[in-house]
Amino acid sequence: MPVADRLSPTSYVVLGTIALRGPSTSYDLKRAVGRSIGYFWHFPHAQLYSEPQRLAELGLLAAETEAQGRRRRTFRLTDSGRAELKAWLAEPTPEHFQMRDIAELKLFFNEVAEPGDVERLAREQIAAHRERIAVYEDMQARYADLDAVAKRMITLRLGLEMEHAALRFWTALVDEVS
Amino acid sequence: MPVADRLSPTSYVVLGTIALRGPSTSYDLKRAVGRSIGYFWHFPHAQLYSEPQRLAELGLLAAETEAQGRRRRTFRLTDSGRAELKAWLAEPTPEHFQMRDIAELKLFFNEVAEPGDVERLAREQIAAHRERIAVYEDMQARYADLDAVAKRMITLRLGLEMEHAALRFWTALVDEVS
DNA sequence: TGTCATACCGTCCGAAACAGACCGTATGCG
DNA sequence: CGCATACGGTCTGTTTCGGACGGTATGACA
Repeated sequence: MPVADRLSPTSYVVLGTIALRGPSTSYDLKRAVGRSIGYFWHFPHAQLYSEPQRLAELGLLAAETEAQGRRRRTFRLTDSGRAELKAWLAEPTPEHFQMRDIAELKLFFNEVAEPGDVERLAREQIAAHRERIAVYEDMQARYADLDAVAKRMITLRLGLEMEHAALRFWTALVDEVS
Repeated sequence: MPVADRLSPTSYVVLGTIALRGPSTSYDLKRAVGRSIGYFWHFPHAQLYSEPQRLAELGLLAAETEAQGRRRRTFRLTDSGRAELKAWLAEPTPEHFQMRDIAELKLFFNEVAEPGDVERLAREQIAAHRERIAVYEDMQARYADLDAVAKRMITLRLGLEMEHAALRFWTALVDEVS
């Protein structure tokens, strides 16, 4: 079985992050992911401890145990790790967009569950809309912070785009209904 | 432990769908979900067989076994099931927007991994962009179908919105880079 | 100087979710 | 009749998920 078959998106997040930031401990990864990809894609941190191990066994990472103090391992990319990452980046992406948004789920059931009750529906929409705005403003606040640090983080920009799109959508829907 | 603590988003998908469509078998759910929420939120169908069971044990659904033919169970909402659903719909939504998009992950690592290599980056972007368009057109095609059947499915419209937003984003990025 | 609080760093575990192989049963059709 | 295809459902092994838990530095403050 080729190595690539044993790799998940999480694996590539680890490989990619180490490629970006150089040799890292699991804790480094945890923080790095939390400040970048974590904004739109949640990883339980436990995975960032187990996954590098797995990747090391597959020969894609090399572990160096630091002698001093706490036992912690620094992982760096091996050549085959880098090759694997490059191959993945080069190949076309068959998977397709997925998102999970609880607020939307609620809206969906609200909308169709009681189609006659327009009054109530409108109120629900508006509430959802308000929430969206809050989320979005919260995100913008975080942006201001981050902008100072890393100007062109496309990940975050896309996230913001998506929030905007969702916001516009809810707004239009509220107008339509009210 | 309150019942609500034992419920996941999947649970509410089941409850909500049954609320919408009336008493349903697991297979009904499978089809209904496939044609609505499934477009942007993937559920392995096996869950739509096990989850109603669990909900029945929690007293939120009632199961009726049909005597004739294949053994299949029809589930309907109990009063407490409906109450639970309503409570969930009414409460504010703390969770926050999440999405998983492999293409974006790739872009992210490409962008930052080799910041000097603009030429190559541009090519990668454009390829990603092309792919986006394909995905989006595919989605539009499906829409045309669906529109005839269910005109105002906000779920699908939002999905389309999101695809548009992503598309615009990649396009802008390509322009910026080239 | 002790002790307390608060990061920091990491492990572990039970419960879900996940992917998808697999398996019967109808139904149509050449 | 023989075959293909859709229908309806089960089962299993693996990952992921959340989050509780437990140590260890560090600094603040009495």
